[in-house]
Amino acid sequence: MTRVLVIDDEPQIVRALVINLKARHYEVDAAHDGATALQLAAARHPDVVVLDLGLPDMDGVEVIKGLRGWTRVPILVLSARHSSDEKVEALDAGADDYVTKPFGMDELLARLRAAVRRSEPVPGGEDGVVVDTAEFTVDLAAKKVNRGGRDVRLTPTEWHLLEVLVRNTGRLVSQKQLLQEVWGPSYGTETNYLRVYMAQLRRKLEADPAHPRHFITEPGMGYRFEKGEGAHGK
Amino acid sequence: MTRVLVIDDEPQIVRALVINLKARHYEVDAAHDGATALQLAAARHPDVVVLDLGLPDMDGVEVIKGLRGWTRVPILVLSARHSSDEKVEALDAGADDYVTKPFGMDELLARLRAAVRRSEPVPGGEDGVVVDTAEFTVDLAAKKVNRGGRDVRLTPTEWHLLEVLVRNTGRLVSQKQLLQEVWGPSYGTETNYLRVYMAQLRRKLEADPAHPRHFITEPGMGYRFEKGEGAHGK
DNA sequence: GGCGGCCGTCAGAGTTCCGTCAAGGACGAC
DNA sequence: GTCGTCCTTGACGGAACTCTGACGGCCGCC
Repeated sequence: MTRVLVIDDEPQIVRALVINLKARHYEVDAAHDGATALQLAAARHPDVVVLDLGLPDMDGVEVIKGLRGWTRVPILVLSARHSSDEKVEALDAGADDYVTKPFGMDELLARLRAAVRRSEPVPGGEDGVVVDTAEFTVDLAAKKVNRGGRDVRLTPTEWHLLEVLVRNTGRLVSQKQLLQEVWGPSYGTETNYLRVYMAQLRRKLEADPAHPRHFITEPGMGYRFEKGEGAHGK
Repeated sequence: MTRVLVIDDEPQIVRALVINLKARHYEVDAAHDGATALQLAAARHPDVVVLDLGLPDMDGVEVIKGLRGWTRVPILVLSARHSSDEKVEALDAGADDYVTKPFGMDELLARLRAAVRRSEPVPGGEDGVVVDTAEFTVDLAAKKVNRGGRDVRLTPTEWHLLEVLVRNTGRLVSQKQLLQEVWGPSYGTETNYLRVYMAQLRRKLEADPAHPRHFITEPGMGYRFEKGEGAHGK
C-alpha cells in the first residue's frame, strides 16, 4: 500500500486530503508543522509527501531541504502563493511538483499518482525483492526473514536496519547513514545503538555470530551486508 | 549535456523555448507534429520532453502513450486547456507534469529542472565510480577494493588516501593537498604520515610493493595514481 | 668520500572503536 | 495492576587503527 505523508497546518485541508486519500486506499500520516513532519518522515518512510509551504514553525523550503538531505521521496508542494519565484525556489530546493491553492482534488490526485508512478522501480525490473544467502532469506516486500524453513522474528528497529543494509548489498553503508535512515535525521553519532542492534541481527541470522560472514564491520567507517562467499560479480 | 525535445505546432512558442533552453546550455530538438516527435524521440533519446497537447496530426495523449510504450523519459505537458479532466487524462497516460498556457518561463524551466533531476541516477551512482587496473579494482561507491577475486580490507585513512588519488587518476597530487584532504586543513607538512600510509596501500594493492606501478612517487612533489601500462584510454 | 635531504620500512605505544552484557524505562496488551 | 516486548543507556575488555620515532637506502651536492 502506498503511504502518503500530508503536511499542512490547516485542519480542513488535512481532513479533506485524508478522507480522499483513504477512500482510494492510501495509507495516510499527517503532520501540522515542519518539525513533526520531518520526524514522521523518518519514522514512517512515506512513498510520497504532500507539503504545504505555509507552516507555523519553519519555512517550507527548509522542510524540503531537510527531507532531501537523506531521501528522494517525491514531494508535492501545496501553496497559496502564485508567485513564480516561490515556485522556482521550491522546485529547485528539491520539490517534484507545485500546486497552487485552491486546487482541484482530481488534479491533485492525478499529480500524486504521477509522482508515485515514476518513483516506482521499472516494472518487471531488476533484482527481485528477495535476497538469498546461504543461511537465510530476506523478503523485502513481505518483510519476512526465513532461516532454516522457519520465520525469524525481528523487532521494527532490527528490520529497518536489516532493510537498509540489504538494499545496499555489497556496498559499505556509513554509520551516520544507517543512524539517519533508521533512527532519523537528527541522529548521527549514537554508534552504540548500531553496535547493539547489529549484534541482535547477527545473533538471529548469522551461523556464528562471533564471526559474521554477512554483516561485516568496517572499523571506523560503517557496515556492509554481503550475500555470500564467492565474489562472483553482481 | 541535457537534451530536450520540444513538441509544439506554434512557431512562436517553439522559438521562445528554444532560445531560452539554448541560452541555458540545453541541447534542443523541435518537432511540430506528433509523428515527427515520436520519430525524433526514438532517434535522439532526449533526457526530457516538453509536449504541447494541441497538435495538428494526433491527440497529445496518443503521443504520451506512444512514448511510454518504450521509454520512461520525463514528459512535461503544455496545454491551453485548464480543465481538470484534461490534466488527469494526460497525467494518467504517463505525463510527469502539466503546465497551463500562458506559462511563466521561469516556472517552466524550474519544472523542467525538477523533472530532469529526479530522473538522474542517484548522485555518485553507477558508472564512473569503478576504476580498474591490472591487479585490482576500486569501487568508489561501495567503498570496496577487489584484488584477485578477494576483497581487500582498508582502514578509513587508507581509503581516504586511495580515494583522493583515484579521483585524480593520472594527475600529480601534491603532498600538501593529500594531507589537507585526508587529515584536515590544519595539516600540510606531516609527510611522514604519507610515507607510512602510502606504504600500506602499496603493500595491500601492488603486486611488487617495492616497485610500485600504480602508486608513483614524485620526489619532492607528491604522488600520482596510474591505472596501468598501456595508455588505453578510459 | 662525507653529508644532508628525501623516501621506504618496521615495530611499539597510545588511542579510538567495537562486541557484549545487563539493567532501566517506555509502551501496549491483557 | 502486571506482564512482556522493545528501545535506550552505561560499562568494560579486547580488537583495530593511528601516530610516532628510529633506522637504512638512495641520490645529489659540497
